[in-house]
Amino acid sequence: MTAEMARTDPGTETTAPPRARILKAARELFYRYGIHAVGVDAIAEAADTNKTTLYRHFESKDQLIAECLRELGREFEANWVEVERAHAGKPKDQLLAGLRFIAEFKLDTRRRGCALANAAVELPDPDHPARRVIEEYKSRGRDRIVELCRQAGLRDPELLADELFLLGEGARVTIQSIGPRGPAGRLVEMFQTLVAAHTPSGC
Amino acid sequence: MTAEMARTDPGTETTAPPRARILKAARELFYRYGIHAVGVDAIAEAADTNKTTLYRHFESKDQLIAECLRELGREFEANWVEVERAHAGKPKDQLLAGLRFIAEFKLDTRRRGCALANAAVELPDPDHPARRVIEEYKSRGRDRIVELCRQAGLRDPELLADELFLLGEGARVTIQSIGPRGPAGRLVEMFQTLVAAHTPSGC
DNA sequence: AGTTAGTGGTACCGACCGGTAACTCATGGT
DNA sequence: ACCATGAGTTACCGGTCGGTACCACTAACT
Repeated sequence: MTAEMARTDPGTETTAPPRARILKAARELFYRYGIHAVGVDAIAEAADTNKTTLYRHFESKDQLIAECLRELGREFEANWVEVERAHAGKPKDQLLAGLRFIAEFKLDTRRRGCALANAAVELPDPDHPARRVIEEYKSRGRDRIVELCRQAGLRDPELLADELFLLGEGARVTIQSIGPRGPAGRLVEMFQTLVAAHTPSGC
Repeated sequence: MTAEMARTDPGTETTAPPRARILKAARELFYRYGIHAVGVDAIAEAADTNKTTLYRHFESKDQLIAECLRELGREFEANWVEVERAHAGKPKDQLLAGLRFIAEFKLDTRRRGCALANAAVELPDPDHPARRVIEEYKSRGRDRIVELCRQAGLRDPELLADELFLLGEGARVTIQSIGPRGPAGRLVEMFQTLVAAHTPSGC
């Protein structure tokens, strides 16, 4: 019953379980080539398994897509709370560090922008299971910035947060058409000047 | 030889020529459902014609995609120069009117953001014929804003232009995940405050 | 030993994909 | 009357799509 939980010690993990391999492969391929451009056969092959096993863990490709985005959202949130914890008690530092984290993590790794936003483009159907995931995490990300701006005592916290949020989103999408040396390269600079412009005269 | 040019008088145009109908249908379907999600059969049917005629005018689906984006870019530029002409000689008014035009034209019509940016997401292959079109028009759009900021005598024209550009792009993509009542709703407001912040004390 | 669960392999399904061939029909210019 | 042009119709091609059926295998627990 609980015997499987004893398998959590690292070092024994020669190969990841198929479900994890499939998710990893799917995320990678979806991100690089686009969701519609990647077939389930390619995912299964990249995960060193086959379609049968894939469909034993995910009831459809659409559900697999949704699960990929859910996992991505969880990871992103985990990173974010870690950044917040590193600057506990100082909301402004939390905000700036979080923004820098966004600028680096999302822009530097690859040139394809935010996977959640990309998925939103490829999945216009409002009934698609992945859409709930996308909207949830994007809304949560925006709310978090609003709250941080408010806690930091900045003027016009909502407007500022929206500006910061839109700048980040714009950078992610601009990278794909103009490239990382375009406007997006100055993202951190923009963040800082914008926050400074909303900082009360006290400090 | 030049007889075909005499057919330009309006009123006789009962039905648009097939090529125009195909382009219109393709643009509509690509925008609504995504490029990969729309087949050539659907395009031909929506254009009240058939695949054979489609392939007489476009050598492949990829070329049709590229031509759609080219047409869209031309229309956008035409609208832009019209805005510029309406405020000739006053660069700052040109800039503000252009920004308002972007905010309205691109955000209000439908909820799917910028078609060029969406296409960039769906076509990661750098060799795709449509990528040249996308990068060209996006770069040109950004350069135009930079030039206008400079002509308007605003401080830090390049940085300001990049911020404005990113805000616009961010709004286009955010609409798809959070909706038009989210951050994007305040786009015009953001534009104005940002321009004001870069306006020299003279005015 | 026996059983059970989970994994892998192969073949297959119907549907649809982008793209083509062959043919008909309505023009319209000469 | 002629023929060239372009549009429409039907049928088809090979390939790939998401998804499934069936069977062989291995490991773990009893």
